[in-house]
Amino acid sequence: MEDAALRTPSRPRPALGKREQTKAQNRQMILDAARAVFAERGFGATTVRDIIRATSLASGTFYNYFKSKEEIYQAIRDEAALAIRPQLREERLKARTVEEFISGSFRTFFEIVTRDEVNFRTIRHNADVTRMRLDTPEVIAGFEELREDIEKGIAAGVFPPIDADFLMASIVGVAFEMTERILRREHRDPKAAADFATALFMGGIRALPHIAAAPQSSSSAAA
Amino acid sequence: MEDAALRTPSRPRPALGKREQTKAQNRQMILDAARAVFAERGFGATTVRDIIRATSLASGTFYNYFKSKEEIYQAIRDEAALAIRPQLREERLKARTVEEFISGSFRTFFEIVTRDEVNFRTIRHNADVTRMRLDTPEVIAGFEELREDIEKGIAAGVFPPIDADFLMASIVGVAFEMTERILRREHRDPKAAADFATALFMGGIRALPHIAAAPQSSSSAAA
DNA sequence: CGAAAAAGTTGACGGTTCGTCACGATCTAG
DNA sequence: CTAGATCGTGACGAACCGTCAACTTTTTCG
Repeated sequence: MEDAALRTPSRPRPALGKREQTKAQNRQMILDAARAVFAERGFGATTVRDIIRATSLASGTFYNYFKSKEEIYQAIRDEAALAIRPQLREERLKARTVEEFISGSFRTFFEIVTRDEVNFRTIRHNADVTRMRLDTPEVIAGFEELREDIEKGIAAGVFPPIDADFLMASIVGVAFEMTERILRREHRDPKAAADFATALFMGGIRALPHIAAAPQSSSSAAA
Repeated sequence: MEDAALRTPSRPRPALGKREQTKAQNRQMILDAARAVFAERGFGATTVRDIIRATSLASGTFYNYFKSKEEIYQAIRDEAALAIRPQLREERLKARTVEEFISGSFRTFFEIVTRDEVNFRTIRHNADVTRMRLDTPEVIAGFEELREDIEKGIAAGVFPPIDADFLMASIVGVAFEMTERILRREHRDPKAAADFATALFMGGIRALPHIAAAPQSSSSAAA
Protein backbone atom coordinates (compact mmCIF):
# COMPACT_ATOMS: atom_id res chain seq x y z
CA MET A 1 0.00 0.00 0.00
CA GLU A 2 2.58 2.49 1.06
CA ASP A 3 4.88 1.35 -1.68
CA ALA A 4 2.27 1.96 -4.30
CA ALA A 5 1.68 5.42 -2.96
CA LEU A 6 5.36 6.21 -2.80
CA ARG A 7 6.27 4.93 -6.19
CA THR A 8 4.92 7.90 -8.09
CA PRO A 9 6.02 10.98 -6.26
CA SER A 10 8.16 12.30 -9.09
CA ARG A 11 5.25 12.31 -11.50
CA PRO A 12 2.34 13.85 -9.67
CA ARG A 13 0.21 14.12 -12.81
CA PRO A 14 -0.52 10.66 -14.17
CA ALA A 15 -3.65 12.13 -15.72
CA LEU A 16 -2.21 12.08 -19.22
CA GLY A 17 -1.18 8.86 -20.87
CA LYS A 18 2.14 8.82 -22.63
CA ARG A 19 0.30 8.75 -25.92
CA GLU A 20 -1.58 11.98 -25.31
CA GLN A 21 1.55 13.54 -23.98
CA THR A 22 3.69 13.12 -27.06
CA LYS A 23 0.72 14.06 -29.16
CA ALA A 24 0.45 17.41 -27.43
CA GLN A 25 4.21 17.82 -27.66
CA ASN A 26 4.27 17.14 -31.38
CA ARG A 27 1.42 19.49 -32.04
CA GLN A 28 3.17 22.21 -30.12
CA MET A 29 6.47 21.51 -31.86
CA ILE A 30 4.82 21.88 -35.24
CA LEU A 31 3.02 25.05 -34.21
CA ASP A 32 6.22 26.62 -32.91
CA ALA A 33 8.11 25.70 -36.04
CA ALA A 34 5.32 27.12 -38.17
CA ARG A 35 5.35 30.39 -36.28
CA ALA A 36 9.09 30.71 -36.81
CA VAL A 37 8.99 29.82 -40.49
CA PHE A 38 6.04 32.09 -41.26
CA ALA A 39 7.84 34.94 -39.54
CA GLU A 40 11.00 34.14 -41.44
CA ARG A 41 9.71 33.68 -44.98
CA GLY A 42 6.19 35.01 -44.93
CA PHE A 43 3.04 33.05 -45.61
CA GLY A 44 3.26 32.79 -49.37
CA ALA A 45 6.80 31.48 -49.55
CA THR A 46 6.37 28.93 -46.78
CA THR A 47 5.76 25.28 -47.64
CA VAL A 48 4.56 22.47 -45.43
CA ARG A 49 7.96 20.89 -45.97
CA ASP A 50 9.69 23.97 -44.61
CA ILE A 51 7.69 23.63 -41.44
CA ILE A 52 8.26 19.95 -40.79
CA ARG A 53 11.88 20.35 -41.78
CA ALA A 54 12.15 22.73 -38.83
CA THR A 55 11.05 19.94 -36.52
CA SER A 56 12.41 16.45 -35.90
CA LEU A 57 9.33 14.84 -37.39
CA ALA A 58 8.60 13.20 -40.71
CA SER A 59 6.59 14.83 -43.47
CA GLY A 60 3.61 12.55 -43.10
CA THR A 61 3.22 13.46 -39.45
CA PHE A 62 2.28 17.01 -40.30
CA TYR A 63 -0.91 15.81 -41.89
CA ASN A 64 -1.93 13.97 -38.73
CA TYR A 65 -2.31 17.37 -37.10
CA PHE A 66 -3.20 19.85 -39.83
CA LYS A 67 -4.70 19.55 -43.29
CA SER A 68 -2.59 22.22 -44.95
CA LYS A 69 -0.46 25.27 -44.36
CA GLU A 70 -3.61 27.36 -44.53
CA GLU A 71 -5.13 25.42 -41.67
CA ILE A 72 -2.11 25.72 -39.42
CA TYR A 73 -1.90 29.41 -40.18
CA GLN A 74 -5.50 29.73 -39.19
CA ALA A 75 -4.77 27.88 -35.98
CA ILE A 76 -2.03 30.33 -35.13
CA ARG A 77 -4.18 33.34 -35.88
CA ASP A 78 -7.09 31.89 -33.97
CA GLU A 79 -4.88 31.39 -30.97
CA ALA A 80 -4.07 35.09 -30.98
CA ALA A 81 -7.69 36.08 -31.53
CA LEU A 82 -8.81 33.75 -28.78
CA ALA A 83 -6.37 35.39 -26.40
CA ILE A 84 -7.45 38.93 -27.15
CA ARG A 85 -11.19 38.49 -27.46
CA PRO A 86 -12.06 37.93 -23.78
CA GLN A 87 -10.02 40.94 -22.78
CA LEU A 88 -11.88 43.17 -25.19
CA ARG A 89 -15.16 41.67 -24.11
CA GLU A 90 -14.44 42.32 -20.48
CA GLU A 91 -13.43 45.89 -21.20
CA ARG A 92 -16.69 46.51 -23.00
CA LEU A 93 -18.82 44.85 -20.36
CA LYS A 94 -17.47 46.91 -17.54
CA ALA A 95 -17.99 50.13 -19.50
CA ARG A 96 -20.72 52.33 -18.04
CA THR A 97 -20.66 54.98 -20.76
CA VAL A 98 -20.10 55.10 -24.49
CA GLU A 99 -16.80 56.80 -23.91
CA GLU A 100 -15.60 53.99 -21.66
CA PHE A 101 -16.81 51.47 -24.19
CA ILE A 102 -14.84 53.06 -27.01
CA SER A 103 -11.70 54.17 -25.22
CA GLY A 104 -11.39 50.95 -23.24
CA SER A 105 -11.60 48.88 -26.40
CA PHE A 106 -9.03 50.86 -28.33
CA ARG A 107 -6.61 51.19 -25.45
CA THR A 108 -6.72 47.48 -24.69
CA PHE A 109 -6.36 46.54 -28.32
CA PHE A 110 -3.47 48.85 -29.10
CA GLU A 111 -1.66 47.90 -25.93
CA ILE A 112 -1.87 44.18 -26.51
CA VAL A 113 -0.97 44.53 -30.13
CA THR A 114 2.01 46.73 -29.35
CA ARG A 115 3.19 44.50 -26.53
CA ASP A 116 3.56 41.31 -28.51
CA GLU A 117 3.73 42.70 -31.94
CA VAL A 118 5.02 39.47 -33.39
CA ASN A 119 1.69 37.74 -32.91
CA PHE A 120 -0.46 40.42 -34.42
CA ARG A 121 1.59 41.99 -37.12
CA THR A 122 -0.07 41.29 -40.41
CA ILE A 123 2.24 39.37 -42.60
CA ARG A 124 4.62 41.54 -44.47
CA HIS A 125 8.06 40.82 -45.83
CA ASN A 126 6.91 38.56 -48.62
CA ALA A 127 8.88 38.85 -51.80
CA ASP A 128 5.93 39.76 -53.96
CA VAL A 129 2.92 40.59 -51.89
CA THR A 130 3.54 43.78 -50.05
CA ARG A 131 0.94 43.41 -47.41
CA MET A 132 -1.90 41.15 -46.59
CA ARG A 133 -4.61 40.63 -44.08
CA LEU A 134 -6.31 37.41 -43.29
CA ASP A 135 -9.40 36.96 -41.16
CA THR A 136 -9.99 33.58 -39.63
CA PRO A 137 -13.34 32.41 -38.27
CA GLU A 138 -12.27 33.23 -34.74
CA VAL A 139 -11.44 36.79 -35.75
CA ILE A 140 -14.75 37.17 -37.48
CA ALA A 141 -16.54 35.87 -34.41
CA GLY A 142 -14.88 38.71 -32.52
CA PHE A 143 -16.37 41.18 -35.00
CA GLU A 144 -19.84 39.78 -34.53
CA GLU A 145 -19.45 39.94 -30.79
CA LEU A 146 -18.62 43.61 -31.03
CA ARG A 147 -21.64 44.25 -33.21
CA GLU A 148 -23.90 42.49 -30.76
CA ASP A 149 -22.58 44.56 -27.89
CA ILE A 150 -23.24 47.72 -29.86
CA GLU A 151 -26.76 46.56 -30.60
CA LYS A 152 -27.31 45.90 -26.92
CA GLY A 153 -26.03 49.37 -26.16
CA ILE A 154 -28.52 50.81 -28.60
CA ALA A 155 -31.36 48.77 -27.14
CA ALA A 156 -30.38 49.98 -23.67
CA GLY A 157 -30.43 53.56 -24.85
CA VAL A 158 -26.76 54.13 -24.13
CA PHE A 159 -25.91 54.36 -27.80
CA PRO A 160 -28.01 56.43 -30.17
CA PRO A 161 -29.97 54.38 -32.73
CA ILE A 162 -27.38 54.10 -35.48
CA ASP A 163 -26.32 51.39 -37.92
CA ALA A 164 -24.55 48.93 -35.64
CA ASP A 165 -23.15 46.95 -38.53
CA PHE A 166 -21.46 49.97 -40.06
CA LEU A 167 -20.23 51.20 -36.71
CA MET A 168 -18.69 47.83 -35.93
CA ALA A 169 -17.03 47.79 -39.34
CA SER A 170 -15.68 51.29 -38.79
CA ILE A 171 -14.22 50.47 -35.41
CA VAL A 172 -12.60 47.33 -36.76
CA GLY A 173 -11.27 49.12 -39.80
CA VAL A 174 -9.78 51.94 -37.77
CA ALA A 175 -8.29 49.55 -35.23
CA PHE A 176 -6.55 47.38 -37.81
CA GLU A 177 -5.39 50.15 -40.07
CA MET A 178 -4.08 52.25 -37.21
CA THR A 179 -2.26 49.23 -35.81
CA GLU A 180 -0.41 48.97 -39.05
CA ARG A 181 0.64 52.60 -38.70
CA ILE A 182 1.60 52.33 -35.06
CA LEU A 183 3.86 49.37 -35.65
CA ARG A 184 5.57 51.24 -38.44
CA ARG A 185 6.57 54.09 -36.17
CA GLU A 186 9.78 54.01 -34.24
CA HIS A 187 8.22 55.71 -31.25
CA ARG A 188 5.11 53.68 -30.42
CA ASP A 189 2.45 55.20 -28.26
CA PRO A 190 -0.63 53.03 -27.84
CA LYS A 191 -2.26 55.50 -25.52
CA ALA A 192 -1.98 58.42 -27.94
CA ALA A 193 -3.36 56.20 -30.68
CA ALA A 194 -6.26 55.17 -28.49
CA ASP A 195 -6.96 58.81 -27.66
CA PHE A 196 -7.06 59.62 -31.34
CA ALA A 197 -9.46 56.81 -32.18
CA THR A 198 -11.63 57.52 -29.16
CA ALA A 199 -11.97 61.20 -30.01
CA LEU A 200 -12.80 60.31 -33.60
CA PHE A 201 -15.61 58.00 -32.62
CA MET A 202 -16.93 60.04 -29.70
CA GLY A 203 -17.24 63.07 -31.93
CA GLY A 204 -18.50 60.94 -34.78
CA ILE A 205 -21.16 58.96 -33.00
CA ARG A 206 -22.92 62.13 -31.95
CA ALA A 207 -23.15 63.21 -35.58
CA LEU A 208 -24.12 59.84 -37.02
CA PRO A 209 -27.48 59.57 -38.79
CA HIS A 210 -30.11 57.99 -36.56
CA ILE A 211 -32.08 55.03 -37.77
CA ALA A 212 -35.83 55.44 -37.71
CA ALA A 213 -37.45 52.03 -37.44
CA ALA A 214 -36.09 48.50 -37.72
CA PRO A 215 -32.30 48.43 -38.07
CA GLN A 216 -30.67 46.96 -41.16
CA SER A 217 -31.04 43.25 -40.59
CA SER A 218 -27.91 42.02 -42.23
CA SER A 219 -27.59 38.53 -43.58
CA SER A 220 -27.38 35.79 -41.00
CA ALA A 221 -26.86 32.73 -43.19
CA ALA A 222 -23.74 33.87 -44.99
CA ALA A 223 -21.55 31.39 -46.82
CA MET B 1 1.69 56.77 -105.47
CA GLU B 2 -2.04 56.50 -105.30
CA ASP B 3 -1.79 52.77 -105.11
CA ALA B 4 0.47 52.93 -102.11
CA ALA B 5 -1.95 55.24 -100.36
CA LEU B 6 -4.91 53.11 -101.23
CA ARG B 7 -3.44 49.79 -100.29
CA THR B 8 -3.92 50.20 -96.59
CA PRO B 9 -7.37 51.64 -96.08
CA SER B 10 -8.67 48.64 -94.17
CA ARG B 11 -5.96 49.00 -91.56
CA PRO B 12 -5.78 52.68 -90.66
CA ARG B 13 -3.41 52.06 -87.74
CA PRO B 14 -0.15 50.63 -89.03
CA ALA B 15 1.51 52.16 -85.98
CA LEU B 16 1.99 48.80 -84.30
CA GLY B 17 4.18 46.14 -85.79
CA LYS B 18 2.79 42.64 -85.90
CA ARG B 19 5.20 41.66 -83.17
CA GLU B 20 3.94 44.25 -80.74
CA GLN B 21 0.41 43.41 -81.65
CA THR B 22 0.49 39.75 -80.73
CA LYS B 23 2.48 40.65 -77.67
CA ALA B 24 -0.28 42.90 -76.45
CA GLN B 25 -2.84 40.28 -77.38
CA ASN B 26 -1.05 37.55 -75.47
CA ARG B 27 -0.64 39.71 -72.43
CA GLN B 28 -4.29 40.54 -72.45
CA MET B 29 -5.25 36.92 -73.00
CA ILE B 30 -3.22 35.88 -69.97
CA LEU B 31 -4.64 38.68 -67.84
CA ASP B 32 -8.20 37.81 -68.77
CA ALA B 33 -7.62 34.15 -68.05
CA ALA B 34 -6.05 35.00 -64.72
CA ARG B 35 -8.98 37.17 -63.73
CA ALA B 36 -11.37 34.34 -64.51
CA VAL B 37 -9.36 31.68 -62.73
CA PHE B 38 -8.76 33.80 -59.63
CA ALA B 39 -12.47 34.54 -59.45
CA GLU B 40 -13.21 30.86 -59.90
CA ARG B 41 -10.79 29.23 -57.46
CA GLY B 42 -9.50 32.05 -55.34
CA PHE B 43 -5.92 33.19 -55.10
CA GLY B 44 -4.49 30.43 -52.96
CA ALA B 45 -5.79 27.52 -54.98
CA THR B 46 -4.79 28.97 -58.34
CA THR B 47 -1.59 27.82 -60.05
CA VAL B 48 0.27 29.35 -62.94
CA ARG B 49 -0.60 26.22 -64.89
CA ASP B 50 -4.29 26.80 -64.30
CA ILE B 51 -3.96 30.21 -65.85
CA ILE B 52 -2.05 29.27 -68.98
CA ARG B 53 -4.24 26.22 -69.38
CA ALA B 54 -7.12 28.67 -69.76
CA THR B 55 -5.34 30.20 -72.74
CA SER B 56 -4.03 28.73 -75.99
CA LEU B 57 -0.43 29.39 -75.00
CA ALA B 58 2.36 27.21 -73.69
CA SER B 59 3.51 27.20 -70.12
CA GLY B 60 6.82 28.87 -70.83
CA THR B 61 5.11 31.85 -72.42
CA PHE B 62 3.56 32.89 -69.14
CA TYR B 63 6.99 33.70 -67.78
CA ASN B 64 7.71 36.04 -70.67
CA TYR B 65 5.03 38.29 -69.27
CA PHE B 66 4.89 37.73 -65.52
CA LYS B 67 7.32 36.36 -62.98
CA SER B 68 4.79 34.50 -60.85
CA LYS B 69 1.15 34.28 -59.91
CA GLU B 70 1.80 36.89 -57.25
CA GLU B 71 2.99 39.32 -59.87
CA ILE B 72 0.06 38.86 -62.18
CA TYR B 73 -2.31 39.20 -59.28
CA GLN B 74 -0.60 42.42 -58.39
CA ALA B 75 -0.97 43.60 -61.96
CA ILE B 76 -4.69 42.97 -61.82
CA ARG B 77 -5.08 44.76 -58.53
CA ASP B 78 -2.94 47.64 -59.68
CA GLU B 79 -5.11 48.03 -62.74
CA ALA B 80 -8.11 48.53 -60.50
CA ALA B 81 -6.26 50.88 -58.18
CA LEU B 82 -4.94 52.85 -61.11
CA ALA B 83 -8.49 53.27 -62.39
CA ILE B 84 -9.92 54.49 -59.12
CA ARG B 85 -7.09 56.69 -57.89
CA PRO B 86 -7.45 59.62 -60.31
CA GLN B 87 -11.17 59.79 -59.63
CA LEU B 88 -10.61 60.04 -55.91
CA ARG B 89 -7.87 62.57 -56.46
CA GLU B 90 -10.06 64.74 -58.60
CA GLU B 91 -12.86 64.59 -56.09
CA ARG B 92 -10.53 65.75 -53.34
CA LEU B 93 -8.97 68.51 -55.41
CA LYS B 94 -12.26 70.10 -56.29
CA ALA B 95 -13.39 70.04 -52.67
CA ARG B 96 -13.62 73.50 -51.12
CA THR B 97 -14.47 72.39 -47.61
CA VAL B 98 -13.59 69.52 -45.34
CA GLU B 99 -17.08 68.18 -45.74
CA GLU B 100 -16.75 68.07 -49.50
CA PHE B 101 -13.38 66.44 -49.16
CA ILE B 102 -14.71 63.67 -46.98
CA SER B 103 -18.13 63.09 -48.48
CA GLY B 104 -16.85 63.29 -52.05
CA SER B 105 -14.22 60.68 -51.36
CA PHE B 106 -16.53 58.19 -49.71
CA ARG B 107 -19.33 58.62 -52.18
CA THR B 108 -17.03 58.14 -55.15
CA PHE B 109 -15.32 55.16 -53.58
CA PHE B 110 -18.48 53.34 -52.55
CA GLU B 111 -20.14 54.00 -55.87
CA ILE B 112 -17.28 52.66 -57.94
CA VAL B 113 -16.81 49.70 -55.71
CA THR B 114 -20.49 48.87 -55.78
CA ARG B 115 -20.74 49.33 -59.52
CA ASP B 116 -18.13 46.82 -60.56
CA GLU B 117 -17.95 44.76 -57.47
CA VAL B 118 -16.08 41.98 -59.18
CA ASN B 119 -12.93 44.04 -59.48
CA PHE B 120 -12.82 45.26 -55.94
CA ARG B 121 -14.25 42.49 -53.87
CA THR B 122 -11.50 41.21 -51.64
CA ILE B 123 -10.85 37.63 -52.37
CA ARG B 124 -13.16 35.35 -50.55
CA HIS B 125 -14.35 31.90 -51.45
CA ASN B 126 -11.07 30.17 -50.79
CA ALA B 127 -11.39 26.75 -49.28
CA ASP B 128 -9.36 27.51 -46.19
CA VAL B 129 -8.77 31.20 -45.86
CA THR B 130 -12.00 32.88 -45.06
CA ARG B 131 -11.07 36.34 -46.10
CA MET B 132 -8.01 38.18 -47.13
CA ARG B 133 -6.86 41.56 -48.16
CA LEU B 134 -3.83 42.32 -50.24
CA ASP B 135 -2.33 45.73 -50.81
CA THR B 136 -0.21 46.23 -53.88
CA PRO B 137 2.26 49.09 -54.34
CA GLU B 138 -0.25 50.99 -56.42
CA VAL B 139 -2.83 50.75 -53.65
CA ILE B 140 -0.32 51.93 -51.09
CA ALA B 141 0.61 54.84 -53.31
CA GLY B 142 -3.05 55.82 -53.17
CA PHE B 143 -2.86 55.83 -49.38
CA GLU B 144 0.15 58.11 -49.40
CA GLU B 145 -1.55 60.43 -51.81
CA LEU B 146 -4.47 60.77 -49.47
CA ARG B 147 -2.17 61.50 -46.55
CA GLU B 148 -0.39 64.19 -48.51
CA ASP B 149 -3.67 65.84 -49.43
CA ILE B 150 -4.66 65.86 -45.79
CA GLU B 151 -1.35 67.42 -44.85
CA LYS B 152 -1.84 70.08 -47.47
CA GLY B 153 -5.27 70.74 -46.05
CA ILE B 154 -3.77 71.17 -42.61
CA ALA B 155 -1.08 73.48 -43.94
CA ALA B 156 -3.74 75.54 -45.68
CA GLY B 157 -5.70 75.81 -42.48
CA VAL B 158 -8.73 73.98 -43.86
CA PHE B 159 -8.14 70.97 -41.66
CA PRO B 160 -7.34 71.38 -37.99
CA PRO B 161 -3.79 70.37 -37.04
CA ILE B 162 -4.30 66.68 -36.38
CA ASP B 163 -2.28 63.52 -37.02
CA ALA B 164 -2.58 63.15 -40.78
CA ASP B 165 -1.12 59.68 -40.78
CA PHE B 166 -3.71 58.37 -38.34
CA LEU B 167 -6.53 60.17 -40.11
CA MET B 168 -5.53 58.68 -43.43
CA ALA B 169 -5.36 55.24 -41.86
CA SER B 170 -8.79 55.71 -40.30
CA ILE B 171 -10.38 56.77 -43.57
CA VAL B 172 -8.83 53.87 -45.41
CA GLY B 173 -9.82 51.41 -42.72
CA VAL B 174 -13.40 52.60 -42.63
CA ALA B 175 -13.65 52.63 -46.43
CA PHE B 176 -12.42 49.08 -46.86
CA GLU B 177 -14.21 47.58 -43.94
CA MET B 178 -17.50 49.22 -44.82
CA THR B 179 -17.12 48.08 -48.41
CA GLU B 180 -17.00 44.55 -47.14
CA ARG B 181 -20.25 45.13 -45.29
CA ILE B 182 -21.99 46.88 -48.16
CA LEU B 183 -21.23 44.11 -50.60
CA ARG B 184 -22.61 41.59 -48.16
CA ARG B 185 -25.99 43.29 -48.03
CA GLU B 186 -28.69 42.41 -50.48
CA HIS B 187 -29.90 46.00 -50.68
CA ARG B 188 -26.82 48.06 -51.47
CA ASP B 189 -26.89 51.77 -50.87
CA PRO B 190 -23.57 53.49 -51.53
CA LYS B 191 -25.03 56.89 -50.75
CA ALA B 192 -26.30 55.89 -47.33
CA ALA B 193 -22.95 54.31 -46.58
CA ALA B 194 -21.14 57.47 -47.65
CA ASP B 195 -23.45 59.57 -45.47
CA PHE B 196 -22.62 57.36 -42.51
CA ALA B 197 -18.88 57.60 -43.03
CA THR B 198 -19.04 61.32 -43.71
CA ALA B 199 -20.99 62.04 -40.55
CA LEU B 200 -18.59 59.90 -38.56
CA PHE B 201 -15.55 61.80 -39.76
CA MET B 202 -17.11 65.25 -39.78
CA GLY B 203 -18.15 64.84 -36.19
CA GLY B 204 -14.91 63.13 -35.34
CA ILE B 205 -12.47 65.57 -36.87
CA ARG B 206 -13.86 68.38 -34.76
CA ALA B 207 -13.15 66.37 -31.63
CA LEU B 208 -9.72 65.11 -32.65
CA PRO B 209 -6.74 66.08 -30.49
CA HIS B 210 -4.77 68.91 -32.05
CA ILE B 211 -1.08 68.56 -32.59
CA ALA B 212 1.04 71.28 -31.01
CA ALA B 213 4.27 71.60 -32.96
CA ALA B 214 5.83 69.52 -35.72
CA PRO B 215 3.57 66.71 -36.88
CA GLN B 216 4.63 63.07 -36.51
CA SER B 217 7.15 62.71 -39.28
CA SER B 218 6.60 59.11 -40.11
CA SER B 219 9.22 57.01 -41.83
CA SER B 220 9.93 57.90 -45.40
CA ALA B 221 12.39 55.19 -46.40
CA ALA B 222 10.22 52.20 -45.63
CA ALA B 223 11.12 48.80 -47.04
C1' DC C 1 13.75 40.74 -102.57
C1' DG C 2 16.33 37.62 -99.63
C1' DA C 3 19.24 36.40 -95.91
C1' DA C 4 20.91 37.35 -91.28
C1' DA C 5 19.54 38.84 -86.84
C1' DA C 6 16.26 39.62 -83.37
C1' DA C 7 12.24 38.41 -80.88
C1' DG C 8 9.12 35.17 -79.09
C1' DT C 9 6.93 30.55 -78.52
C1' DT C 10 7.11 25.89 -77.41
C1' DG C 11 7.23 21.79 -74.61
C1' DA C 12 10.30 18.90 -72.29
C1' DC C 13 13.38 18.59 -68.23
C1' DG C 14 15.40 18.36 -63.43
C1' DG C 15 14.17 19.81 -59.07
C1' DT C 16 10.71 20.32 -55.63
C1' DT C 17 6.23 19.97 -53.29
C1' DC C 18 1.94 17.78 -52.56
C1' DG C 19 -1.03 14.47 -49.99
C1' DT C 20 -1.41 9.43 -49.37
C1' DC C 21 -0.50 4.98 -47.66
C1' DA C 22 1.52 0.53 -46.36
C1' DC C 23 4.60 -0.59 -42.93
C1' DG C 24 6.58 -0.77 -38.49
C1' DA C 25 7.25 0.99 -33.90
C1' DT C 26 5.16 2.23 -29.58
C1' DC C 27 1.64 2.41 -26.30
C1' DT C 28 -2.69 0.72 -23.90
C1' DA C 29 -5.99 -2.57 -22.32
C1' DG C 30 -7.14 -6.77 -20.60
C1' DC D 1 2.42 -10.95 -21.72
C1' DT D 2 -0.27 -10.42 -25.75
C1' DA D 3 -3.73 -8.43 -28.97
C1' DG D 4 -5.32 -4.37 -30.68
C1' DA D 5 -5.21 0.42 -31.25
C1' DT D 6 -2.62 4.44 -32.27
C1' DC D 7 0.55 7.04 -34.47
C1' DG D 8 5.21 8.15 -36.72
C1' DT D 9 7.78 7.12 -40.96
C1' DG D 10 9.47 7.75 -45.48
C1' DA D 11 8.71 6.36 -50.08
C1' DC D 12 5.56 7.05 -53.99
C1' DG D 13 2.86 8.90 -58.00
C1' DA D 14 0.98 13.09 -59.44
C1' DA D 15 1.43 17.86 -60.15
C1' DC D 16 3.80 22.22 -60.28
C1' DC D 17 7.75 25.16 -60.63
C1' DG D 18 10.97 27.96 -63.44
C1' DT D 19 14.42 27.23 -67.12
C1' DC D 20 16.22 26.52 -71.58
C1' DA D 21 17.62 24.76 -76.10
C1' DA D 22 15.38 24.28 -80.37
C1' DC D 23 12.19 26.09 -83.52
C1' DT D 24 9.09 29.61 -85.82
C1' DT D 25 7.89 34.19 -87.04
C1' DT D 26 8.96 38.98 -87.65
C1' DT D 27 12.03 42.69 -88.55
C1' DT D 28 16.08 44.74 -90.28
C1' DC D 29 19.18 45.82 -93.79
C1' DG D 30 22.25 45.13 -97.72
